[in-house]
Amino acid sequence: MDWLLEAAAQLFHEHGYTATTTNKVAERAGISVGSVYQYFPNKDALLAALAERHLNEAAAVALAALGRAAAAEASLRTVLHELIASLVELHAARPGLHSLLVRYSLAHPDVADTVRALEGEVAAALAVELRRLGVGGDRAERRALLAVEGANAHLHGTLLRPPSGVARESMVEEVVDLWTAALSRGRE
Amino acid sequence: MDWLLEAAAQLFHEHGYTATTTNKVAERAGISVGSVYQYFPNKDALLAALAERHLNEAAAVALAALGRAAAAEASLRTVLHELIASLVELHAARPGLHSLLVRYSLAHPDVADTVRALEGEVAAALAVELRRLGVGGDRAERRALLAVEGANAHLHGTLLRPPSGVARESMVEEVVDLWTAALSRGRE
DNA sequence: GCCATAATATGAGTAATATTCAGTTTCTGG
DNA sequence: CCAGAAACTGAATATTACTCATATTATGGC
Repeated sequence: MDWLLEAAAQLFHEHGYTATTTNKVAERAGISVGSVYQYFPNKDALLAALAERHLNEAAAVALAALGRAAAAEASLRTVLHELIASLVELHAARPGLHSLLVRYSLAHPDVADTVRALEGEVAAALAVELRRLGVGGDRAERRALLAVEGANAHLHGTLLRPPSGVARESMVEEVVDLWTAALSRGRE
Repeated sequence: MDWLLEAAAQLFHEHGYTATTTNKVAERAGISVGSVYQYFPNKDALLAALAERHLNEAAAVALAALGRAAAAEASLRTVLHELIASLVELHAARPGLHSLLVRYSLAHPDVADTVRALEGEVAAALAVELRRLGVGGDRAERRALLAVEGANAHLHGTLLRPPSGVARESMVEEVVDLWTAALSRGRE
């Protein structure tokens, strides 16, 4: 059903969610409306599936980045740079769509649960790195969770639409600096 | 038209946006559907107006908090605590509705512009405080903007729904600690 | 190959609901 | 008291998510 989700993604990206009719999705996918409803119970489910797909992809990218950094025994700054830069790269493709999906995540209870679960996973992996680097103390978990949540906002906000006159790359550096400082506390 | 927006807000909060019909809004407000459309061009505009109202309120609360902190020549930690605690208080009232509105903000271009403008205003006021405290160096503006963006995510995420077993008040402390550390860099 | 049965696809039709507008009531000030 | 403006009304219309009776295609046993 990936082709069907892809058709929906294109239209949501081009015209927004409400302006996209289920008939248009069917047409773009080259099937009939009836068939769309064979795969997904309703229009909302298309968005939910798309959101879940994106979230899983993002989590996988994040965990892979953390894995690489861990293997290289990288510094905190490098860990965070690897993490953030790889997510920026993933999102640069279709920023509007990704923002739509993230936004939707907050709305749909099921998807919200997925978000929490995946943010938790990534935060847990980040906490392991913090411990390895002797940072964060006994609250490494909470701090990692706040970092994942906050950096995610930066990702979908300032990093995808940098203030005019500022290069994205320089914003990435700024964000990495910020989180390095925020997490460096508690090096006892 | 505040009574009309209030009726819409109640129903959006109780049943969600799509499940709320324009006829129900009219009924709750004690007028006819036709009259609703005299005040707002379409259903979407109700949500947009509600979002703008909430955003303006939040920005006002934030600026007032910063004003108080400035008058008291408070420390960075106190400035941030004042700021975050006052926004948490504002949001604790109807968290579901506020999340709905924030979500919508990202979708509707006009509202998104308002978000950027207001975030910019609050960030500018925060940057003034950072300068007063000799913090942030020549990038005080950018750092303030990232702080506003990130703390906003914490506000609507972890702070409104703390991890199970963690009191909201203790999460507020954690978030304040985090941003204090993040912004303390560059005390040259 | 041929048939029976299952699986999948179709798209006009139905239901729900956002929006309109011709007619009505209420206000305003002269 | 009245003419005209302004605001209100809700049945009628338009849009669109969703259904389902019918048709097409796939499968496997002989």
